[in-house]
Amino acid sequence: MINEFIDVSVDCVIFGFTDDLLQVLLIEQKMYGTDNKVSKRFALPGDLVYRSEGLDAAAQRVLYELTSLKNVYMKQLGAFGDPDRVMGEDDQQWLRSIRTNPDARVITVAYYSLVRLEMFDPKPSSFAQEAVWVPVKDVPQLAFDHSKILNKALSELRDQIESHPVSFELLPKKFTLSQLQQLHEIVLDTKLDKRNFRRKVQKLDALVALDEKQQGVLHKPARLFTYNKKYND
Amino acid sequence: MINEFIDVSVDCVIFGFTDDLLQVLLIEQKMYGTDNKVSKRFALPGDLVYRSEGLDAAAQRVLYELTSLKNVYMKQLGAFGDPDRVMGEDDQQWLRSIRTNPDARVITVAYYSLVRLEMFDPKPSSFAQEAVWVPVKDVPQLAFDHSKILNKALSELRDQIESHPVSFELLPKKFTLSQLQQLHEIVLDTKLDKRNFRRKVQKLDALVALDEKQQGVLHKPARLFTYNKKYND
DNA sequence: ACAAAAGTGTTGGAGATACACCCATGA
DNA sequence: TCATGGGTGTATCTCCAACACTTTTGT
Repeated sequence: MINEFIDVSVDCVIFGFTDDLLQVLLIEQKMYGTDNKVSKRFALPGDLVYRSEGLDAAAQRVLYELTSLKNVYMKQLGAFGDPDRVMGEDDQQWLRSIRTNPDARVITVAYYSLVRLEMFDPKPSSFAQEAVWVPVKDVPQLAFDHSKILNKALSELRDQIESHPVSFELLPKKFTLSQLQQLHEIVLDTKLDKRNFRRKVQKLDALVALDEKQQGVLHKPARLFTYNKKYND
Repeated sequence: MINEFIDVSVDCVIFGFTDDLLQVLLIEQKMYGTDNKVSKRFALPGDLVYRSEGLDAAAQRVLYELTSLKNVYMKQLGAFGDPDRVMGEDDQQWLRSIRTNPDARVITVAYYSLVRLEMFDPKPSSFAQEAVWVPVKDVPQLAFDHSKILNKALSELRDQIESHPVSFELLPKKFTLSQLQQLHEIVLDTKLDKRNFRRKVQKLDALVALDEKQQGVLHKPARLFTYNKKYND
């Protein structure tokens, strides 16, 4: 059956960072071939958009179903709509196993975000899918055109964090400047000078120094900062 | 009839510049109300995406049908998908007059571009629509969410021209630095210092000085420049 | 010779970079 | 008292902004 319509999906590139590593949340797709072999591959989390659902809302839903996280700031990356972006043999096989219209043209709207890893464990979704964190440097070839989407997301993330140094749900409400610097170093994959970094971010209105210090650390406790939500564009 | 599917359209924000004015290509929609009154409003040129057509290709097609221009560099602006973005009363009335599924949810992928006006006259399309150039400063409220799209396109265009000063199909193959400066001034709606501007752009690899001068002008002829296509990202 | 736009340098300020030592705390 | 990260200032350089006159051509 040829479907006259075009399906619309969202795909989410969720970057997570720990103290020393930038990771991305991927779905492991297990396919059971006719020869009884199980093949695996990774894809970005995503789903079709419901008919009465906004695109941003759909992205939020996908993330929530996977991780129980709500209200994570996500930025739209753009639409990906090559007619044959889901027409690889593996792609078709996978879609036949989960979609009512596996041969539909599908365009996807991609979103990206950055979250602290310690905030949560991703929990397996209700599908035969497992959500796993994979270090960005170790990501293999992905399903569909998802490698392309991931690459674009990574470069947008870097642009974003350089031009708007305080964005995303990226730190605890209260954080130290060293933590913020570490985040930048992990995302940009570079080392930054401590004094220059501090001078730069402390000029930003988005950063607010608190009259409060770190506790329970085995060294001089650092001053805590927070940020004005209104500057998170 | 409730349509299960989501329609996908493209909308194009085509900026055109003359020597002293930035304009945008709009479609005049004429609606014949039940009371025999004709109401008019403007919208961005756009159309539904064909099932086997890429998004970029659809945008090119829309532009071509309207203006006979081909191979114009267009940049994707993003997807706009509020569930009710076409649900205004006027919007519905219009859609009923041209669509087979007027009540379908429709998301649109927006593109923008910048062209020289003297390259062409837009020709009226085959629909009951007229394409007109409207100075950006005089654009009225548009149909659907098109005002929002236009605003975003304008700010992206400005970002783009500032960070990548030589982009788009924006000048003759050969041009003078004064022409390039004029373009920047019109787009950014500002005056620029001649010496600073020239110093800045001449540092760019994208610009190539030719051993050739303007002809037929009634003053000192200016040196001509061209640009490396490969820097047009 | 005149009109009209082309072309060209210098200075001052702001922001980025490079770099090394003392401080406050908990164990 | 020691180990650990926290916190700070200065010199240099590069980049950007402001500013006015001479040159070349066509008429």
